[in-house]
Amino acid sequence: MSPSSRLTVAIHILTLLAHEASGEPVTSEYIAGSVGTNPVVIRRLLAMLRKSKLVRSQGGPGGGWQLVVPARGITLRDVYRAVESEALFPLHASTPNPRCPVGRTIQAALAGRYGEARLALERDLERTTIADLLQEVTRLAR
Amino acid sequence: MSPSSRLTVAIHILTLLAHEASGEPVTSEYIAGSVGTNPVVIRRLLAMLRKSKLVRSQGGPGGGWQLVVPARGITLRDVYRAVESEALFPLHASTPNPRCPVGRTIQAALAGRYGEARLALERDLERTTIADLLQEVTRLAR
DNA sequence: CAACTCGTAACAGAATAAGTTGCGGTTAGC
DNA sequence: GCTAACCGCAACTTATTCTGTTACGAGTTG
Repeated sequence: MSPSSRLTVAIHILTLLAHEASGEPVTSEYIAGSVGTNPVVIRRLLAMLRKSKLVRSQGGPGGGWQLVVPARGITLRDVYRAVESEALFPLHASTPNPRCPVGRTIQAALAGRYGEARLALERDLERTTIADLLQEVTRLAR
Repeated sequence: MSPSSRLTVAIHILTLLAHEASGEPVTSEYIAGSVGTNPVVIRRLLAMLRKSKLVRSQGGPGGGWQLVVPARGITLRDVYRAVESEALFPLHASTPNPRCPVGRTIQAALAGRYGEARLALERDLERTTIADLLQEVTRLAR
């Protein structure tokens, strides 16, 4: 799996928004300063999070980003679904041989197993909320 | 996660070896014919599976590959560990800002959660063996 | 010794991710 | 209305990874 760090950065963003939840919107440039990257990278991820109705944006001076859902109501599974659309385990790059009994059927057999594995992963991610992480982060930063 | 199809192909290989378990070694070229790829790709994966003591190879005419462990004793977790060494969810590409309370601690907070998520995934993969898949494949191919 | 098979390095091409620049659109406040 | 501060988004570059391919040496069988 050549996963990406999208999930990590998205969680970072949401935790930061929960941390700075003073009512004031937070700019993508400020978030980028905490993450250590370019504001456009942050805005790309925020756009995905907005599509899942987790955050909202506002333009103009004093604008920026805010949580729509309270941190206690956002699980890591929500974030995972918002930013990782691809399959957990991709099937073959090239089609297996349809004249081989194994090649002809292995993908169908694997699809079900992979689906269960993804569910198991998501069930675990569901156990943690952004509020949990914020609490852990403030404990560690003390 | 930019995962790869390594797990899928490795499972395919092992299922095929279990299917052709007539005592005769199976060549990487034959396996490649079932998977639909190049023999070198197959040998690369087989080398990883051998490192985990799941298969053995033999050179020369009549040579090829065989299972070392019976199909009932190989779980998808074993295969996963053999071929997917990287982290399930990578951390930040660039280091977060150490002067930010969130940036300074988020990676430590996430490491534990990611570890649990990986365990949950592996526990699920452990439920299925190559023998299970072979049975499913022969049922589908009927 | 001849055919066969693995072992592995080296390279090419494609896909993906991360980072960057640029610019248009919108908003707040003077 | 003008200006400054933001977002929105397309386009491009660069780095990395994955897949596929060629090539060739080493070992084995008969």
